[in-house]
Amino acid sequence: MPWKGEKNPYLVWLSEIILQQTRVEQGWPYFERFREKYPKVEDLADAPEDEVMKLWEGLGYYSRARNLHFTAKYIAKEFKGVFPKTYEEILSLKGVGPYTASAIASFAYGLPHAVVDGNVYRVLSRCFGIDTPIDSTKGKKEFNQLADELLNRKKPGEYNQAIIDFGATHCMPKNPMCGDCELQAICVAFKEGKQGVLPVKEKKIKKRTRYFQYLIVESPDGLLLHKRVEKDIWQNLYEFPVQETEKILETSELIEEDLFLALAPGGKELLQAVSRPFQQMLSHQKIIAVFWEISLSKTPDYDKEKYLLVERENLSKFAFPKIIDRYLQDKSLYLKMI
DNA sequence: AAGACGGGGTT
DNA sequence: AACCCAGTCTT
Repeated sequence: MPWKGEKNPYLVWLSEIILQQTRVEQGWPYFERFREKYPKVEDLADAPEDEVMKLWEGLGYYSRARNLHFTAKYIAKEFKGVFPKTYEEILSLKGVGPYTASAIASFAYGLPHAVVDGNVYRVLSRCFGIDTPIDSTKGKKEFNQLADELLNRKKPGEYNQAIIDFGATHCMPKNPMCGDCELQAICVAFKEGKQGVLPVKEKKIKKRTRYFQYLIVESPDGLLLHKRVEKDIWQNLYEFPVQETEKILETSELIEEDLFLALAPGGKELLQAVSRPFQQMLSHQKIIAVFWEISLSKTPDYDKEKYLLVERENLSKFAFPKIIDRYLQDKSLYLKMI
């Protein structure tokens, strides 16, 4: 990894936040861009939030970016830019949980705290043949205690790095490399052929489907955007004016919707084109979005609290959810005249 | 204790 | 389509 052996707590923190629930290959370029743009925690603290969100655009789990920015400001102000040095203080930072606190404490300061992430759960459950569900309170306790017992207290950072690397490159979820494994002789899962069932997870998530009707309201002055501030997905990202519906709509149904009535009082003749349905899977939701293009000769009377008027060439300055980014990327290919 | 929160790669 | 990823926060 590019940051292996990194001792700068700010950079360790930054990389660990980026890598939460994120593969190294996906997070790496983001880490490089953040490190380049914000070399020190004060640089991040001084940045406008929209800029941070834009840099995070496409990485997902956007609360990480909001908490990252919040914590940078907190460290800059309350700690004069000096990263806290005790496990308890690190753990108290917003966006930093047990895993990240242990990672920072051990990598940056050599403190004896064992990391327990997805890799560690996998390695330990297989090696010791533990079938306690890793997403249960009992399982978390059990694995944390075991990890703590196993930790090399002389070199906690190296130990933590090693077990994570081993899980990521050798003891993988599917088709682990058991034939070429140092732990074959002691691995319970190998002995009993349980690699495929360990680790055990008990909860499975169910997805709900949501339908978003996006209105691309364009006038000579620009087009309307909305910042998602409500407690929902994509908080603090931007989007077009949206109406959520129970299903995919026909044109005749769209023009009856409140949002359309409010922003396109001229009626359906203003409708220029409609996109194909775009689809995106989130961790708990399936999103289906349709984009309706509305062309106005004059900007409508819109709610200034809710929407902002943006010129077309400034669109790229805003951070959008992936599904909107995809629409913007190939919109010319999919728009259909009405 | 359970649910919510993104996006992408692998199988 | 299901699973998983260098997890955390809210309810």
